[in-house]
Amino acid sequence: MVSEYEKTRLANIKRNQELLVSLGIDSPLLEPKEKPRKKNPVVKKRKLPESTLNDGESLPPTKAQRGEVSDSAPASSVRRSTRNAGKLVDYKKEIIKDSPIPVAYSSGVKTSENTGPMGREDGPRKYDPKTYGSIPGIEVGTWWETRQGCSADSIHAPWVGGISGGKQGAYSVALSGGYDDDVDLGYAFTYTGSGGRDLKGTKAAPKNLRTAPQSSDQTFENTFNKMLLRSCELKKPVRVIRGFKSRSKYAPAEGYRYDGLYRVEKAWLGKGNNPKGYMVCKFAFKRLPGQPPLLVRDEDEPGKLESIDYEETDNKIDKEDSPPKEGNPE
DNA sequence: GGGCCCGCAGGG
DNA sequence: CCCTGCGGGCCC
Repeated sequence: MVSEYEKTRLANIKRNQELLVSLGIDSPLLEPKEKPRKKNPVVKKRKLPESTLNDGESLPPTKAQRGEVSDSAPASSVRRSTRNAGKLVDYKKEIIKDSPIPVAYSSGVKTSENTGPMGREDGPRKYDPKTYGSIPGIEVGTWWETRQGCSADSIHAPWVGGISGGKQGAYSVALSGGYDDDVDLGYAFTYTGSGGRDLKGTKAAPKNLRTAPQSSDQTFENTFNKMLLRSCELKKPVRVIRGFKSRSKYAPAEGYRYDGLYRVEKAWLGKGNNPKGYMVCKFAFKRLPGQPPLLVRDEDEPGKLESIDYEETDNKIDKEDSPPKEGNPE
């Protein structure tokens, strides 16, 4: 028998998908023009800048990721984290040299010479991440090994948090598959807000976590959810990165990739995918037109990337303005 | 692989 | 100075 959790998950996925369709986000106009089968895939070849990610030569062995730990092996040659769980290609050896993926110039590792507030490896950040829209010099499709790198290049500032923003809405979000009822169609996706997790524990049993399972309802009072709501109202562009933990075929197998600008088309409250059905804030995003095509993993050859070009739609979605409905799946 | 715990960036 | 958070390294 199917678990309750699974039932909710499937119901939510169905609902989220229907929502995207109802918003016109999954319209036929968003179907691939033509599958770029094998022949001459339209990918940008781009050579990695010399200075980048080469066996950590730019990373002083004295200062590794955490304090004084690990001078035994440079982080770039030994990989232990689950980040590589689904990895089918060695990015460093196979892909980077001849890659469709622009690899960021910052490896995002702080050094002793770089203790400044902006955190870039070779100096302060060039641009303020607290801006709406694109960051000069960072192309769509740029890839980093860690969130730290995204932060250093101003694409998505927080090292952990999924949402970054200010008074006029979110600057950026990270898709990392933290909520498995979210739907990712590439050019559109649903996203779940923040909050409702028990990060601190109780006085008796204190915790100090960065993420945790859902244990209460989310609300739009939450700072981050409020930001995304604001984005929806003001239609500001939001930078989107996809991470390896997302199970979507539009997500990179490893690391994090900047996939360009999206807009929040709708915000609503719905039942979450958690066992107890705690409410979560949901958001529907749509990619802005006029950007480079997304990369997608080939389902037959999962290690391989193709870029898919889509027809662009006008954003007809501005059929004013059905207020967010209470979510009630089922 | 799971659990733990931590630094860090940002907003208020 | 308080809080949060879709990381990530490390130890088991």
